[in-house]
Amino acid sequence: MARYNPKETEPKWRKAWADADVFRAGPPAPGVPKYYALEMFPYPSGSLHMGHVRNYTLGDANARYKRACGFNVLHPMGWDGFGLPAENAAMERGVDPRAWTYENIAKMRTELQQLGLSIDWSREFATCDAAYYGQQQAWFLDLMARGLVYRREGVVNWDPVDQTVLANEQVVDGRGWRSGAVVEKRKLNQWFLRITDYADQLLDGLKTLDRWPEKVRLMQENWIGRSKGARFAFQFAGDPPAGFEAGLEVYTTRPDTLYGASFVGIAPDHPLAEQLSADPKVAAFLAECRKGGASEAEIETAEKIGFDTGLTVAHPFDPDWKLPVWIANFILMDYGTGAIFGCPAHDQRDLDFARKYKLMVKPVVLPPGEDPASFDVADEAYVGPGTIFNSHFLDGLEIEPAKAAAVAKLEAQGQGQGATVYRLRDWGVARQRGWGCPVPVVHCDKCGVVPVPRDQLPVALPEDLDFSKPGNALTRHPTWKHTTCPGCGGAATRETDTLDTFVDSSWYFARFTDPTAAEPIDKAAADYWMPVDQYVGGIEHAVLHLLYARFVNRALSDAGMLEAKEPFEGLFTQGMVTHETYRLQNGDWVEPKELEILVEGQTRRARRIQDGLPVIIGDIEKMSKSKRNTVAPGDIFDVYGVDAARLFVLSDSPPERDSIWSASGVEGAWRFVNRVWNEFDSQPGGPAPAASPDPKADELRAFTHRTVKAVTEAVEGFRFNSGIARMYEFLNKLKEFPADGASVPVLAARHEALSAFARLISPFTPHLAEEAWARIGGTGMVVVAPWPDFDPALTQDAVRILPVQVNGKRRGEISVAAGAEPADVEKIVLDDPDIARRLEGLTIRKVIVVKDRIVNIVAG
RNA sequence: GCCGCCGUAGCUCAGUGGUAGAGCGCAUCCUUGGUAAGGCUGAGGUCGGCAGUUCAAUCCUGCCCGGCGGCACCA
Repeated sequence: MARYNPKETEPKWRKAWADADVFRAGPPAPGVPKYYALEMFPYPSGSLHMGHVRNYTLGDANARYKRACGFNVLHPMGWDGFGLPAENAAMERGVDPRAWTYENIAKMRTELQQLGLSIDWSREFATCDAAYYGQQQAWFLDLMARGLVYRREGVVNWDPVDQTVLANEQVVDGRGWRSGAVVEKRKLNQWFLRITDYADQLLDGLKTLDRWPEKVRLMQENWIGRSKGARFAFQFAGDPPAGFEAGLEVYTTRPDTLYGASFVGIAPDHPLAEQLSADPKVAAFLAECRKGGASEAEIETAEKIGFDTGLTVAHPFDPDWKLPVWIANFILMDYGTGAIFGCPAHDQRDLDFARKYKLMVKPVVLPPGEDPASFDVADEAYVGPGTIFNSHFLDGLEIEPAKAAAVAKLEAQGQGQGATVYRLRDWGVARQRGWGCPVPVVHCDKCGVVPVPRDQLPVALPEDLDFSKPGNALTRHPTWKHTTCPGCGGAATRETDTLDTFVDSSWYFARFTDPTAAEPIDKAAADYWMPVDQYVGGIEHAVLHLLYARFVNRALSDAGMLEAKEPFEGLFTQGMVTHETYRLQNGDWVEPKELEILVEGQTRRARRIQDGLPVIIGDIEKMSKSKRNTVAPGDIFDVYGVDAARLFVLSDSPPERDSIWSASGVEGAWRFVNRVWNEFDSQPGGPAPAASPDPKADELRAFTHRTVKAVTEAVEGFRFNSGIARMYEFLNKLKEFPADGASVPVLAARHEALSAFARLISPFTPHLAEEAWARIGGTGMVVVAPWPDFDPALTQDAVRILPVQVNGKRRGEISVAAGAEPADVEKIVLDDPDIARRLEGLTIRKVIVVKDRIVNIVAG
């Protein structure tokens, strides 16, 4: 018996697949359903990590399964080629970002191909290919013509380390998502995509995404943050400040609490506050507000401070009632109107503020069961349900009707109207970087901002950019930006900002449907393949990439480029790959491959191989270079083969959860690979023996069909670990029916079992599956073999063993024919001597028989 | 604070209103021309806690405890 040798078989089968071109997506064919399987394409960092292995193996298992089920599968791969790491490498090592990126792509392509993925490589592209980003520029200009692109000065998030602007979605806890630097606020001329125009669609569209994780939908819902309320203006008592003749406009979600108002507040960067800053005291207060730090994290934790401007406004429902106008640091300029009315009794922030500055606190919502004469608010605002009181015409109404009544009155008075406000902001897409897709416009003194005509696209990056210094290499290139105006023919300057790389990844899935189309998207191809049936990637993109892509897809769809509104019909977010961490006593991190684990009974110790120093075994954390707890996929492939690695990443945990990489785990997978091979290897060659009835063979057949059913259901539900657990059980069962000395019927049943088994393991361990399939004389390659069927009748045993309970406790068992009628079963049970003994001295009250499952006798 | 997920063998996880399972680890034994291995057998579980529904709850319901994640001056 020869041991299974993946080093020989794996390259052999990969070559066979490539030679037969089996993964090329087919043209539309009548009666053949399409299936678009996609994993989030990688950034070409230079080497594959275990996260990639998990991501692409998950997607591949699904794609291979769907192909076996008869779908015309599109499963492409490409590269998210632009981005800062290339510039950083350029700065640190003096290499060219383009060369660095394409070399990385070449290296990673080899590694991905080694993984045995069922990819249609003929469709590969990188977003940094001019052919790709030129098409991106084309649709960008289309969206500009449709009013979805604009430029304005605005306060932006500035990453001082990466020297670029970040979108709101890219600021995490006040820090840049890549650099980790504390983000500053800066005023800059910025390009925006009008994602807020699509806020309602993006929100409502979530309801149709029933194959997305609930969690991601919830996160997007929270991020978009739609709130309904009212926008209205307070009239100034006395002379209004210049520019505020129409009053001071505020936004509220609680117009029902207007009679509880005790002040009006504006943000420190509100235009009115800026106007008042001529007063040194106001200026000093505004300076105080900014002092707390520019980072969002600091703003959020700052203490509430305020300044009474001395201005007063009239209450909209009572002109004689004057409210003071305060500047307060907790009010955000970029939400609503940057001004609010404060109702301390029913808003915690307003209450904190009112207590500090001794402002009135008047409850206007009475909780159920409370006495209006005695109800008061201490340090906790009341935000629950109740009845409005102390509120004149609103008295006695519940909250929702009161909101409607208050809005109606504001509208009748011409002071305001109901309004919907979003937390979502427009998407700032310009980056001050040289290694990105240029914004395809020129600036002309005479004509202003002029789009580059379509026939002059792509606006390509120059070959000779200087990346030796920080900042934007495009602005300091000697000649690139100088051009002529397409409008007047005069001298003009190119825009040197480039697009956020999230723009690049917001439509690549549509480009894959025809990567060489003369237009950004070939509509016929996109309408055949889109939407993506199953998208697989990390949860970290829940509100970044996945929201941008939904927006861009909708915008392109509205521009007539494709029909599908939502790009990803099914989404699966896989967990991270984690590993134990190891440190020396001096705190230095140690890599897993540098140490050996010593097992003594139930305890584990570790020591460094090179010098025997004791190593402390630490927590299990996400694999990262900084903690040195990574395992290089290539090292694993070399020792155990690709299939064992694929099997382990799929078997260990439910795919959506974090999985723990461990040496013993992959060894277990490797042993499974060998045990599988041994079963195939021990089966006699030649044609399948003729099947004939035999109890032993029937038992195996039943188990085979049950396993096919269970694995099919597991794969359908993306519960690969569960499916693999069933295959482990199946293999254990198969060993009860050794080929050596087996009867002909059992050999036939074994052949059926192995034939099904080769196809069941094919999505997970595709190389082993081919070798096994060939060993038992399967037709063609298993990669194109149909998924095995199961016979429902065979998945059930003819004889059932039913546990017999007495008062809910198991007291014995009986054998009956499957499907035996309850009345008959009851008779058999009561005639059973063992059971009868258990019932001695008891009166039978009731006998419950659940068909084919259990018998329970209630007695006392 | 709000929302969500999770808690089953030493570890990582399946599972089901009705007999508690797998891999790894552990123990015993066998094999020693599959050998930096293979195999047999076994131990190990108040299914996080309490209560409720039920003939029967690890599973359903409620409350509590513990862990993880997301959001959070968004008016």
